Amino acid sequence: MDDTINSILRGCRLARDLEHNLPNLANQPNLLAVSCEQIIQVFSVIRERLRHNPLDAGSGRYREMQEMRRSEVQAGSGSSNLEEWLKSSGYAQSILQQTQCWAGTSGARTGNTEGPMEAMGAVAMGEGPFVRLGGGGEEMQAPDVSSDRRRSASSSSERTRRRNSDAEKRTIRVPAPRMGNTEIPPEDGYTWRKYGQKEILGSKFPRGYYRCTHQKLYHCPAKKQVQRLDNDPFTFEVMYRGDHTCHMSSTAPSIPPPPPASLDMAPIAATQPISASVSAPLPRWLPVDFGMGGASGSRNMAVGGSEAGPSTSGSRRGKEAEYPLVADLADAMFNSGSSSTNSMDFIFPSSTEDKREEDDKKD
DNA sequence: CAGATTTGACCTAT
DNA sequence: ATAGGTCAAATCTG
Repeated sequence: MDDTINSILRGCRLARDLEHNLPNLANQPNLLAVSCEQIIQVFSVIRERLRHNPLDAGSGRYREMQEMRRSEVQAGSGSSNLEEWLKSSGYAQSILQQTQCWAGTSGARTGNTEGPMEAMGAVAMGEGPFVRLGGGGEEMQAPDVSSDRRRSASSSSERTRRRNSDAEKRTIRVPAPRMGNTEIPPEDGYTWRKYGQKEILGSKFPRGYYRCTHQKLYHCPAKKQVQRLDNDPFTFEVMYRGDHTCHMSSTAPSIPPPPPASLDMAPIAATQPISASVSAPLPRWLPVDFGMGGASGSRNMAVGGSEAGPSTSGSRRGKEAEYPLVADLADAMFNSGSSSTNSMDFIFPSSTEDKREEDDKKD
């Protein structure tokens, strides 16, 4: 059993090494991929081993670790290496975001999500409305010819535009890249479609309104608002509303895992230019290839250039991207309760699944 | 051509 | 009355 513990420690070491080398590896996707793969392999082996041979709490090494942990807690740092890595690296933020969303529809995915947002580094905000700071210069534009058409279109309809103020809101702050295209709103692992943008009174920056790309297909109610902070243009305030039902719902058609992968990597994002759009699954610095599916790695992730706030233009994709989720990756690493017989299958969905996804979309 | 973004108008909560 | 949220036609892009 000590063998297994050693393996776990080795995996943790690998993860820690990866963390330390991240700044250097950020521009070397291949090396990153190799490192990730190593870590995945180590933990996969461990998981298999644990399935057939659960940890014996009485074993020497296990007890040793418990002792270690206890002393850590006493010393004020109650986190394991891996936890620490997750927390410090910013993975946790996005993972948590995701699990938070998932929690609403199903707890099956990650099992337990521990700790509140704050504990993971994200700044959870209150649910109340934002403070209004007095008026700001708004620019009014002369109405154009199209206004007539619009008026007639909406006056006849009896659509209900109810502001779901009672819907659950989760607000977090995410650092924006300080270099490169800083217009890009934070990547959070989901695919969003922008449906509006508005100048907000007292705010220098417009607020972007996004809804889940799958809203129509799966009636996914998830929405988010992205706005730069007035006093810190390098920070986005992202308010999420509604839970994603587009991936776990048992009523939904056979669908792929949650689109895209959330590699928020806040600390990195703050220093590395990322070119991923809102809906891009992964930042460019990590075009995970892993030697699978080859061609997908070359998907174009052009940066959208828009003067008006956090736009996502340039994110046009014919279909959703199929990069593996890092959250999923973490999930696969830690969630030994997965029903999948092969964790790697989960991390790297087979091409047949991709195909099914396409088929589903055709319907 | 399909799907995403833009943007002025409309609707609703406050 | 007004600010904020949403709609939807026009436009853009691959």
